Order: sequence, then structure tokens, then C-alpha cells
Amino acid sequence: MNAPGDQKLGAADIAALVRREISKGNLQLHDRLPPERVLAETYGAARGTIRKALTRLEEEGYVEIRAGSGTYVAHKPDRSTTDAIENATPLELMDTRFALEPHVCRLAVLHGRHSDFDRMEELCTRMEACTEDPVGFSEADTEFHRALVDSTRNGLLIWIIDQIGNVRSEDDWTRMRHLTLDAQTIRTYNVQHRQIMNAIRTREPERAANIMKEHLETARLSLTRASET
Amino acid sequence: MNAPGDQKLGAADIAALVRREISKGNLQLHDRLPPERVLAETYGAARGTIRKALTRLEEEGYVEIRAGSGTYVAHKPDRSTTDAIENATPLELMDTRFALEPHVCRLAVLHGRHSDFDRMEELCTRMEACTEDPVGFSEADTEFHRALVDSTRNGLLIWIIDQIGNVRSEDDWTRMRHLTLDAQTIRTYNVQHRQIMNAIRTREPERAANIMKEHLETARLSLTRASET
DNA sequence: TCCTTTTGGTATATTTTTGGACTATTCGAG
DNA sequence: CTCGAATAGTCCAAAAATATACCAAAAGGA
Repeated sequence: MNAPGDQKLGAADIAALVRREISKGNLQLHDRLPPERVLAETYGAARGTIRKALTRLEEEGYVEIRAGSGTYVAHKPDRSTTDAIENATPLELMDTRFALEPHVCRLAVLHGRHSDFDRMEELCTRMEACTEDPVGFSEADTEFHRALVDSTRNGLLIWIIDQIGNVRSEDDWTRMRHLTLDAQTIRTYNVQHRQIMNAIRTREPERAANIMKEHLETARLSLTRASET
Repeated sequence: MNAPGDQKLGAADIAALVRREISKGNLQLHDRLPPERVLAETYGAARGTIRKALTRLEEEGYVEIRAGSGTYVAHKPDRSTTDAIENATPLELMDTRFALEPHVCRLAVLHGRHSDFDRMEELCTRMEACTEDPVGFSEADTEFHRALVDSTRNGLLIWIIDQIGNVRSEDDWTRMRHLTLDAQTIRTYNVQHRQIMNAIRTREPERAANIMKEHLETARLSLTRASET
């Protein structure tokens, strides 16, 4: 990995290298990095140099130095991961659903099995029993969309939609939906869910996708309507 | 990275190793891990060291130590990020792109700015100069799709596609593409890219999306063709 | 049931490892 | 030349690791 003797590394360089290893994830949260004396040899530098680099990294919070014990990574979080997903707006969320869910319907037609469809149908029935119970409806609705994605048998897609489910604003969104969910809206949703089910059962990918678009459009409308009040 | 037999492991190191085994799922929920005395030998450490590591893990909630009985895993595997994304197949990847990118085109029409389009156009030009240089083409192509997503101004979407870009099989896929990229295919791609650009510039979301679908279909064909050889 | 084995729990004296601190020297660029 | 950085040593004290012994609770077999 490191051919020693190539270049002379200063304290700043070494700090940068280690910092990068941490950000990249090669060194994880509680890992102990090698003793200063070992680092000195692998980087081809004197111990004092290593020491300066580590001290610098400690000040930056990347690392914790414990005398007599060792130097441990203290996880300076590379925030790109959580940031985008935490701060996503309801609008971004909606657009993303518009991208994913219609195509999910197409894939469900291709890869779904009868057992999947039975489960989804069961959830439809549960939702139809909830015209007066917005909370119960929303739970079943979430499960329905989840079951739909599962039926694609596409682990990557499932993971993505799982992640989206963790968006912070999702809570607000869900709460808003609860407020605006009158019996009429629920009935509309139920009809759409049934239509989607039927289209998938009869293996009509484009029809399923189109109804899903309608469905999302309805949801978007009730969302914007809610945010205007 | 860690040649097991060589290095001398401290308590923190051992804790990290076991913690990782649990997070990765190699050790599952109620599994009993080997007796301390055995672990001591396999890790080449004294029993006290093992004990410190396990005590630490118990405090963190990863394991439960029952006197006279054994040490048991008390933590579910961390399925959070890496698993689904590491093991995604090229086919799953393709399906996911089919879901996302056409809609990205629609959103680009809605939210894109002239500066975005200029940058994409510049990348088109770069690609068109690469009919005989598959590697250079692929780089520009990646940047093009990235610029396209950026123009949606949707942080969530950008994040998702970024994540997808880290799929392990992406490397294989890219390599495969390089092999199959003859000048004719590149020319086809270039035409499609231009058409997408034009549709976006003239604010025709559906046309842009449809051409993107064609584009992906072309890519899928050359992918399956490559995997058949 | 009783007895043996296995397993974690505890204690301790000793050795090794590790970061902390200090100093004199060398090296290189301004 | 000068000045700052890197080097190469040395010694120290705290922490960790080792090695060993013994205990008590659980498990398992006769």
C-alpha cells in the first residue's frame, strides 16, 4: 500500500492521510490506530512528527489520544450521509416518490408473486375498513406501499425506499395527511389502490404505473391543500 | 488489512472485531460466542484482555454475559447502509436507474437553469470528441448524468443517485461497458444525449423522459449483450 | 438426585506497551 | 545565515496485557 521512502511526509501530510482514512470509513468509530512508534515506521517519519499530526487530529475531533493506551478514532461524522436525508423537504420527498413508485408498479408486474398480491389485497381490505379511522388507514397504507416494493424483489430499490421512509419530514408529512384525511379522500385512495392491484394482477404494467401516478397526484394535492390552511 | 496471526491485538481491537462480526450479521441475535478461554487462544491474547473486550461490548449492548453459561449476542445486525448497496446486482441497478432517471429528466425541465444546461452541453461536446476513447467517454458520461441530477435541485434525489454510484458491482458494470463500447455505440449514445438536452431546453418533459428510457434500454441491451459473451 | 465439567467472576503480582516530555542534532527553504 | 520543522535519541509514568490461581454459578451426564 505505502511504499516507504518515496516522498518525505510532513506532519500536515500525515494528518491529512489519517483524516482521509477516517472519513472514507477504513477506520471506524472505536478502532485503535497503531502505536505512534509503528506509525512512525510505516509512514517513514520520526515519532515526533507522527505525534504532531495526531495532536492536530485530536484538536479537530477526529481522534482521541489516551496516554498509555493508544489513539482511537472518535468519529468525525462525514455528514453527507445523513444530511441530505434529514433535511429533505416534503416536496423533494414527493418528487422522489413520483420517480420511484410508478416504476415499482411495473416491476411488481414483472417480478411479483401471488403471495405478494394476496398480502396487498389483504391490506386493501384492511384500508377499506378504515374510512373513519385515518390513523389506522395510514398504517395500512404505509404497509401497502412497502409490500408493493417488496414484491419487486429488488433489494436496492427496497433499501432506497426504506431510507426515504426515514426522512425526518416524513413524520410531519404523515401528520399532515392525518389532518386532511376525510372519509371522502380515503375512499378515493381505496379505489386507486384497488385499481393498482387489479392492473398488477392482470399484468398491465403501464396501466398500474399510470394509476400510481394519479394516486400520487391526489396525495400531492391534498398535501398542498393542507399546507395552504 | 489485518493479517490475523501477526499483529498483537489489544482489548479495543478485539472488541472492534467482534462488534463488526455482529453488525455484519456473521454473529446473529442469540448466538453464543465461544468461551473466553477459547477466544483468548484464537485471538492470541490473555483471558483478561478478552474479558475487557467483552465487558465493553456488554456495556454497549452488543452482547449479554451470563455467568456460568456463556456470552450471547444481544444486537441485531446493522443492515443500515452497506448491505443492500454492496450486494446489489447489475440488474437491480439497471431497474433502479429505469425508475429514477426518466423522472429526473422531467424534474430537470422544471427546475434546471441555463447554467446547468450549459454545463451538460459542454459535457456532450466532450463526449462527442471521444468516439475512439471509451474510457474518456465513460468519465464524461458519468459526469453528464450527475450534472443532470444536480439540475433537479432535489437534494434527496441527488443523494440517492450518489449512493447508487457506490454500488460495488458498478465497477464491474463500468468495466463491461468499456469493453463493449465500440465507436458505433458511442455515437448512438451521443445522439441520445443531444436529444435529451434539446428536449429539456425546449421544456418538453415527457419527450426528455422517453428518450432517457430509450437511452437506458440501449444501455441495458449492450449490457446483456456483453454478459452473453 | 449427585457429581463432574464448563463457564464466567475476581484477585494479584509482574511484564510489556504506550503516550508524554525533554533535548541535541540535522535538514531545507527563505 | 537564520528559523522553523523534522529527526533521533532517552527517560518517565500511566495504562494495558500477561500469567496464575481460586471461586461460584450453570450445564450436563450417570
